[in-house]
Amino acid sequence: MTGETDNSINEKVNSLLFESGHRYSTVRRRLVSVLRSAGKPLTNSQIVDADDSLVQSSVYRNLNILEEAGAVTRVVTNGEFTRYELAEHITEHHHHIICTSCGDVTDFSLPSTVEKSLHNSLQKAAHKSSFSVQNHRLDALGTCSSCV
Amino acid sequence: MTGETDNSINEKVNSLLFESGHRYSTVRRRLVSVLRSAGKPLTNSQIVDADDSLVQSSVYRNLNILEEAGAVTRVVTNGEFTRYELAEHITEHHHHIICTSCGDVTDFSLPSTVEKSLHNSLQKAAHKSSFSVQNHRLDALGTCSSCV
DNA sequence: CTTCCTGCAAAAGTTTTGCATTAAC
DNA sequence: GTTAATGCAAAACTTTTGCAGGAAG
Repeated sequence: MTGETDNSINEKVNSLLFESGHRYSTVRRRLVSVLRSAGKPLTNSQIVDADDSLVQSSVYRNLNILEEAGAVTRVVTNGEFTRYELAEHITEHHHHIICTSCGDVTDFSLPSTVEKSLHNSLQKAAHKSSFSVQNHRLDALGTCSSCV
Repeated sequence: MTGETDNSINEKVNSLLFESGHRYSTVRRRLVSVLRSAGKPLTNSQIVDADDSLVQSSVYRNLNILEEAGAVTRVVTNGEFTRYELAEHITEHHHHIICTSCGDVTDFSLPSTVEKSLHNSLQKAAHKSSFSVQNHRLDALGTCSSCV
């Protein structure tokens, strides 16, 4: 899915947690492993379903810690549930196709030329509103093949 | 804010509600009026604050009905609360700058050239994943001038 | 051992719903 | 008059938190 190996991901997450004063515990390793192999943003209950040893409240708690450490990113869709994925500096910059029917999410990337003109336009637009833009979020909304 | 008059907005909302078997009641008119004059997406409590005659549960209920009718759109940010705004075909296509600190949202637009190349790239990317894309959502994430 | 982490259960916060009353047509 | 909409209170659901026991270094 990405060029990153499990080892290099674990090393990065370990550093990030250490820098923020946390341990890379067994539960956190399992969490990262589930997100890594899913390759798309998951809800809390999808994570628990994917690994029965995980407990709902611990997943919520550790996703928050991993987010603060910069290892995972909160992804909001149109649905009721918040989803999480590995942070982009651990994987790579990408966008989401969101199914407005079932809420499922798939990753995709844009040509770098489009990314660049987008970035430039955003800087200009933000400047007008005296916002400082850190990054952007682009989602395609539609219907997935199972929901047609 | 847009070229639309209050009258033309009300006519459109009235049609949309009528087509979906609902009435354009007083509460719904007030709701539309609050969203119209805000010119940016509002949370349920921001709406209630803006018009004391409105009641929390009725606002939730009517926002859902207006959304089903296609008159308003649900806007998800990084914050806890769902926000709503008038649908784009009632106002105009635009994007959001979201303050990751306070959650506030401001509208902005992109040059149509950028919009077009974006649209084309999305179609291509979606095609690969056998998704049918209806529209897109582009948000700039950053810090607003009050939160610096 | 000392500190952090986990799991369970209970709480908090947002959104939805049931029902009797009121408004719209 | 008949049907739909409203307000209140209670419920449902997602997410957070307190605390006692367990794991990690």
